Amino acid sequence: MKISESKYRSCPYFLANAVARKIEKLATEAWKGTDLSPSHAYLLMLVLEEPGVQPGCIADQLQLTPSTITRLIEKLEEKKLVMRTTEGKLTNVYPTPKAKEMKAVLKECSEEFYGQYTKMLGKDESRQFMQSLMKMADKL
Amino acid sequence: MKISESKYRSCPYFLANAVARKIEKLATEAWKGTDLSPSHAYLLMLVLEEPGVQPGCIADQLQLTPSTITRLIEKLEEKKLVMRTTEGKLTNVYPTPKAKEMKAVLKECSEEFYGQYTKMLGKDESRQFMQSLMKMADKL
DNA sequence: AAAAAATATTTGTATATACAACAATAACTC
DNA sequence: GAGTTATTGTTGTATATACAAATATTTTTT
Repeated sequence: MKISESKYRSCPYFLANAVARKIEKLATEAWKGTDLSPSHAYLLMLVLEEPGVQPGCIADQLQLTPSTITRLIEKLEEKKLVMRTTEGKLTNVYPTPKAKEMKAVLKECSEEFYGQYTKMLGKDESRQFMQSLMKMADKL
Repeated sequence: MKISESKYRSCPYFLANAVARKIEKLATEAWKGTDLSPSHAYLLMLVLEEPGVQPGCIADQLQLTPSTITRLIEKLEEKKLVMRTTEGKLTNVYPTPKAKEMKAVLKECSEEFYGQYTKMLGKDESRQFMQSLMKMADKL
């Protein structure tokens, strides 16, 4: 059933969730080859771009709570993709050599994802949707 | 941090999730008085409007998977708000008297939610965002 | 300098959701 | 009509995420 045929079509609650889940699926597909979920992949990309970045900063940038970041980092540590060092109350997160080797693949996945997203929505609309989402994220 | 200041501002993955989570919060707040999560509340409203509706149909309308619907119904059954009857492979879900008494309150919460949503985004933009979300949900 | 407040991170616990496998029934085909 | 396929719903299990409380450290206040 297309969502537009549902009685709940005009409910922002289900719409927002449905859209998020569909994008999640698209992203999961794109990053499949890396054996990382999109969240883990983005966190890793962030750490690769800013080695030593702190969990709190990651939380801000990815719009997730600190506790979620801790959990994501734990999993990446298990996979030997990041390392934590703690001094005082601050923690720094660094990519391992293994992670650095993945840089190119991660970028490809990222492009695959954007490509799919743009393809499905159309060039103009995909940009417009992004704008809408950005405005919503800021205003809510 | 506003999401627009993040390096990942232009990533539909995080934007869509961030928007969904913010709307989730808004909705949770609106339905607080009922002791139901927004998903449970919507399911209950649907059952009140279409007594005897089948789980598969609920799944379609709320854009959730059948297994999730089963879990939501289980919880509503525990709270004595719905009842299931099974004949053959089909199941019907009915509201209990207790649920019927809640009808008015549920409607109030629903209006509270839309009100807040519209207030935060502005009248015109909130409608426009809905349109965007609907288009996205259908195209993705 | 001691006490209080603020900050950064982690841990314990709970929730919503999904997927895959299963079970039960109905429909179809030959 | 017996065997196969499709439909409907549930269960077992896994995941991402959040909140609240705990911990550890730094900063501020008095």
